[in-house]
Amino acid sequence: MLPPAFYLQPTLRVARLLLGKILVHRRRGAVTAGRIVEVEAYRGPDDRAAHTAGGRRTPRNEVMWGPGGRLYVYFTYGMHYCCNVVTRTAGSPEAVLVRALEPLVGIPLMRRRRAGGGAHTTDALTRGPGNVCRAMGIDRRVNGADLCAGPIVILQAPRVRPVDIVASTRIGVAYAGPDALLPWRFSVRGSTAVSRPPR
DNA sequence: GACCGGATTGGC
DNA sequence: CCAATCCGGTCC
Repeated sequence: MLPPAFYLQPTLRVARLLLGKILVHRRRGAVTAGRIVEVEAYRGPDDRAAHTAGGRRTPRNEVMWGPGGRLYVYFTYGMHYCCNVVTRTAGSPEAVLVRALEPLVGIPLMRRRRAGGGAHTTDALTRGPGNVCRAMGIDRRVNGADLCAGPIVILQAPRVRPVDIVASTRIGVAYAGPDALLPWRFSVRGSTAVSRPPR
């Protein structure tokens, strides 16, 4: 399991290091897990794309203001959850959005949780941030959960070599003006689970 | 209390 | 391209 200090590092560094790591959710014996292959960094008050842009502090983003190592889950578009790994120390409201996994454990359970939207390939089960949360059973109940305690943890795994990390612009943040151009989306080169081809 | 729009998804 | 579908954030 990744140690608490891991999450206190600079957010862009944590984002890159999270690639290849294993996100695990254990709930009442039901285990799902996947290899992280796509993330985005959201870096505090100066990042106009972040929920904490301009120093905004609200009930929704309160977890981002706390210490690194917790899960920030929010509900959006009236139907989807997105999950983030909070980084840095309390008072620095930064986080890394998990956008895609390669399913590893509990694939039949993921498929059941995703049922209703037709058939999916294994990779498609956890492709895109809303789908990651759906397949992994992540919702508002685990907002603020300590990633060093469970029910959701992140396991150490061989790092992805820098040459195999692709940086590109973040998805769906056109409202952020110039900050929409920052290359703060990171994905594993060649992974077929990545949500959209890097630009 | 109103109004606007979203760190998305899937279907046409 | 666009509808789905609720909440959060903001301002009155």
